[in-house]
Amino acid sequence: MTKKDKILLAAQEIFARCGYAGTTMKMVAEQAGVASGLVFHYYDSKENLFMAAGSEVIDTMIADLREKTAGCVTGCDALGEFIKGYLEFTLENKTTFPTMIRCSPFSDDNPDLDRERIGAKFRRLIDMIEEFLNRGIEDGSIAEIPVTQTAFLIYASIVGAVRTRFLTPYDVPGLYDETRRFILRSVCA
Amino acid sequence: MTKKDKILLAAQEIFARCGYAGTTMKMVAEQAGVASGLVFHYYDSKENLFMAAGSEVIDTMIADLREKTAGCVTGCDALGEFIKGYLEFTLENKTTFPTMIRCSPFSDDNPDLDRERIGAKFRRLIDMIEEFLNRGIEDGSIAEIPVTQTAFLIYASIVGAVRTRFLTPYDVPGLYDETRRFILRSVCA
Amino acid sequence: MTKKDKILLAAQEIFARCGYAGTTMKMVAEQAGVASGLVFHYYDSKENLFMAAGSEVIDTMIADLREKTAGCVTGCDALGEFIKGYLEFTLENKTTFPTMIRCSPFSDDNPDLDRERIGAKFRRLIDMIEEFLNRGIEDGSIAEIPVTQTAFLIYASIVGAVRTRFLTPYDVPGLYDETRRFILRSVCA
Amino acid sequence: MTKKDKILLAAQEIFARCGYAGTTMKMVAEQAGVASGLVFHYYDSKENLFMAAGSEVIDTMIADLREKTAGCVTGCDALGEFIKGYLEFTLENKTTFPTMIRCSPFSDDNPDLDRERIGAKFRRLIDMIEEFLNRGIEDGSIAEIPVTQTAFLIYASIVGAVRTRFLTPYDVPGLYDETRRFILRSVCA
DNA sequence: CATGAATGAGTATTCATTCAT
DNA sequence: GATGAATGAATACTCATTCAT
Repeated sequence: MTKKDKILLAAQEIFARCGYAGTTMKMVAEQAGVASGLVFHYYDSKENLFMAAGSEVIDTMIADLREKTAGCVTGCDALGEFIKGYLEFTLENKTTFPTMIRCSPFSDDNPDLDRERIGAKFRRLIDMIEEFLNRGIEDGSIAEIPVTQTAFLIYASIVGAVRTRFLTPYDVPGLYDETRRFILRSVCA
Repeated sequence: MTKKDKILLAAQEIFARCGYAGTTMKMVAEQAGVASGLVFHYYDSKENLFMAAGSEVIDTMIADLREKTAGCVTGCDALGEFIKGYLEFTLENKTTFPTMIRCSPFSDDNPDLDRERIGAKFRRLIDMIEEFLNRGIEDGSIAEIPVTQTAFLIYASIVGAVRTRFLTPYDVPGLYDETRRFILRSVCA
Repeated sequence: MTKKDKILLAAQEIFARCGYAGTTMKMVAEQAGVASGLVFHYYDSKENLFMAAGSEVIDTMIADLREKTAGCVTGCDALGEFIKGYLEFTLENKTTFPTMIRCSPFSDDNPDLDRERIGAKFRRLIDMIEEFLNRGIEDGSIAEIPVTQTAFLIYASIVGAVRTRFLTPYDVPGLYDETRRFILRSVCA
Repeated sequence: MTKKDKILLAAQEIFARCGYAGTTMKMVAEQAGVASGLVFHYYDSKENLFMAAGSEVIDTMIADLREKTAGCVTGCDALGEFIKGYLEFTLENKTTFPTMIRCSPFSDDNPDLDRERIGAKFRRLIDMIEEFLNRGIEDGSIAEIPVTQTAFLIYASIVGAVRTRFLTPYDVPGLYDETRRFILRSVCA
């Protein structure tokens, strides 16, 4: 693992734990075991490091979800796998995933951040959902519903569930399993 | 309007627009038209001011929702009114409502903030949903579903929809209307 | 003497001794005996403090020179008094005067500084020389020479002599006295 | 052109444009098209590079002026050629000459720099003027004036004119031509 | 109650310099 | 000779908080 990679990983963990404002470049450097100057050498600025850290997580997730939903036959199946895969991913990346929450367009962390760029990446996740909905309407596994709004609402539900789990003090056992059922009940034929 | 009230309103607007970290006490003082010392005189610290600003919004909302759902007969009706009322409230308080987003337990703004206190208040909103679900299961307007998890998921969906609307660069016309349908489809008998 | 004034005086002394880049805001604060934050409270930024420090010196000098040249009859007399007064002023303000050198448009200290604003103030000194030259040409005490260029050259000579004295390691006794003679010999009828 | 020479030339251009403090070793390396380490390999430190860059300019200038004044008969002629040659040199080396301004003993750029060494070189320029004055007094082309002080004042005038031209926002057409006349009028018999 | 002067710890960022390859 | 990764001290600037008036 190069020092550059160590810095990115450290950033993902610290941003995940402390948020954008709560993270200092010194914390990242220390966690990565490098001099603070090296962080700037590779990533120029705090904002840029944040974006790089978030982008890497989301790229990994998108690749993961493409793979997991590749073999599904019906649109409803694919949607179910998508939801399952998304939630699984958050659990498999407990320490770094919250960085993706924080740099997502749904975040309230830093209103000044440039969300256009990262917003485009997130849009690809919602496009996947739309695609599954369309396929499901054609193959009869999904009811006739407005596709775009529903895609956003499905993603909104997932986001809400993930936030409940990761950020909230509430302990709700079985929340993730129920999330899939909650959504599918609403859209499947 | 007393100076104390002016400060609270200013805080709600600035926190809403700039986030916790992005807000300075000087900004609040200027917006309220008072000296910065007075902000501390009344609210002791930034964190405390933030909590006071958020609490006031949520108290107002809870009172509003109690009233709006008071006359509903079935559990499903009450739930529908709750969702509608919640979303309406966000639109009627565009400039101050984001402060509630930011100080909610679902926020990723500042992980160090003490959300226990305000978390309890938010719990009352979820309890309302649980209450409607139970009532609906009894009166037959709601399907047999796990009440607690579903209450959290309904709230998660609402939170997700509100975030899409308030924080996201995406423009999704009809999202709010569809939110109610999306949820009711999933839980009503 | 208010703390604000103490900061300005400290700035004039430190900028004079250490130059723009060699001066730190901490040095100024310490010399003034105040907390570093107060320097920013009153003067916003290093560049702004530098301009304020320089402006105060030049304003004082201009007022001083107006007074000293007020009673002169011929243009040649006034010019001689101007040169004498200018050079005297540098000696009477040994510790602060170099700040004016450094923030003058003739300075090579900081190429990024906004010289337009301060350039306008220095122009008033050159305008005074032009005025004396014109008066002298009329009253016959000054030869027929191109006024603008000569005014700039007279000021250039003064600047060069002052730099020799204040910045250079060379020790040239009698340089200041000879400066007046050198210039007057060139322009007086 | 060796890489060592490329670095020196790059340094002369960047120091000329950005000043000592405003220049970074990275800027020099980039302009020269070499790795930053190589700059240190050849020139050890920033201060040393600055001195080397300045020395090279002044050596070139001195050689140039010796040649240009070689054939002059009277002291006054030689002085006139010196002034003309000096000013011409600044125009023929517009992009690199300001480095000489900045590392001259007349500079206000960085008071901490060791200007003793380079001060000695500049002294040779003033010695040339003295030599011409002495010759002129002997051959009757120059008036009886104190030689040392006048030599310094002539150089001061030239420095002042050059600064006006290179650093100042003022546009004074014909300034350089008038400079020679201004000086010669003062000293020639 | 109200002001705003004053404090000082904290932060992102820069940059000369070193050194292993 | 030549590279550029790596270091860490230094600096301008911010801001919550205190307190005399």
